[in-house]
Amino acid sequence: MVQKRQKPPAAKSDAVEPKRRGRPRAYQPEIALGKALDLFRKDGFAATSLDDLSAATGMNRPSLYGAFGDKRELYIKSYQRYRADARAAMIDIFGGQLPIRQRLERIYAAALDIYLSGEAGPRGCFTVMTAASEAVADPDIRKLVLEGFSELDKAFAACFRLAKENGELSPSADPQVLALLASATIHTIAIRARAQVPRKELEAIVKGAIEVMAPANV
Amino acid sequence: MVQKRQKPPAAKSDAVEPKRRGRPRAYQPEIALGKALDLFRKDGFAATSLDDLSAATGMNRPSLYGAFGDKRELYIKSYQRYRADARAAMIDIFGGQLPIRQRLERIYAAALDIYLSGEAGPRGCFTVMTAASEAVADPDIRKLVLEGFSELDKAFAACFRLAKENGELSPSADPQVLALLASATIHTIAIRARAQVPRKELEAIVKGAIEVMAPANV
DNA sequence: TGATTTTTATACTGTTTCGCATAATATACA
DNA sequence: TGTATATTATGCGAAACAGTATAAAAATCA
Repeated sequence: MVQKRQKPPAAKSDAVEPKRRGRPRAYQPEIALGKALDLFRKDGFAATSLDDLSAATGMNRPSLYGAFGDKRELYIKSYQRYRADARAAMIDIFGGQLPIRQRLERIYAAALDIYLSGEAGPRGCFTVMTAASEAVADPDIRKLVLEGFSELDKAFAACFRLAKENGELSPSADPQVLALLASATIHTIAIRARAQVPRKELEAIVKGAIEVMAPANV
Repeated sequence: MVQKRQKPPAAKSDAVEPKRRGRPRAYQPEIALGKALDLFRKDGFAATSLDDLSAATGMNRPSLYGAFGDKRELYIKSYQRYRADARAAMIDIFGGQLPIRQRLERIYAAALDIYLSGEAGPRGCFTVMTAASEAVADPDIRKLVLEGFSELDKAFAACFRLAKENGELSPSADPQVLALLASATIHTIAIRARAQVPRKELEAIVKGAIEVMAPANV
């Protein structure tokens, strides 16, 4: 069988642009999605209009629809992007081999970086914000949020299990229970951050929580 | 000086209707405010329209404005009503003399009752929801929310201080730190409740947290 | 009974909202 | 060079929105 046209072997490299057919896009989807995420994090779903999103992304509305679907789909994609970003920022710390106390310190420091960033006030944790708002009435979004909670709970549990095996925790310590307390600490600093509690205070909360979860004197 | 008209001595009793002058109100302010609070707790500020509020309260829009001011003022009054209700539900337990573990159990049970109520899905903690949304951009609302956090932190701290004095806690226990962990536990169950985590799971979180904060064996 | 007062009921205004229809534009392909 | 394709740009349209103006209704007071 004769090949009419040779399809150039798709290079695995990300940088390769596959030469699309019509008028080229005036936007970069990843960047635009990041801008949409910023807006949703700042104002929430209901208070963010498509005009706001259009202005922030530099895409006009038809382009937004073409690229991401309607407002709800864009919200969901923004949330998934947030999760991917947060995971990327955390995975090295969770997967590393630091002593439990240092590891917790690093985790909470990274979390505070995420929650306190934002030019127009601290943006908090998008999972928590979404749980409080859209997750109530929207089953698909709720499922994602529950996944988010579970992912964090499990990551903390793995940390505490490992620490217990290493003799860093009391033999009576329950990794599962400690993991839920660690998540609770995440949630409380996320919420307080959103209400503009200063970083110093949040760090004090973290410090106290670590002292209870993983006391210094074995 | 001659009194033109004698003003009847205002009876102290609440039940006394002071015989108002014009057309009588067709609504009861306290009941209407409760309905507004229900709506705001369900959908949040931005997603609740004045039409919704008008339908829920049975008041038409001009009456709503006359009684409570604009939407923002109504939200603030609803939030203050929520705080008053929550305080009323908790004050006896916080002020009582139960052993610390039983006291914590009662507090969290009462909190779960508040967070899980609601016909159209669990309504969560209005302080947490408001912190996540309106508190960011509105200084007045933010102040109220910070008050709410502080009030709970202090109430927990008083509990743990008393328990320590009674020898119910380890001498090394820090009531302040434990109070913040107790608040964190409140926050995590409030958020998870909103995402429809079942009561059993939330109760398990509470149980584990109590075990860490106030261990059974002194 | 008639005037005053207070609330309710209706409807209006101007703005904002979401989603889409249509036309212009810029590229690849033949 | 002309055609097909994919995107952008403009703007329409119906609905929802917050807030208010105006008139009707229901009470007290004289």
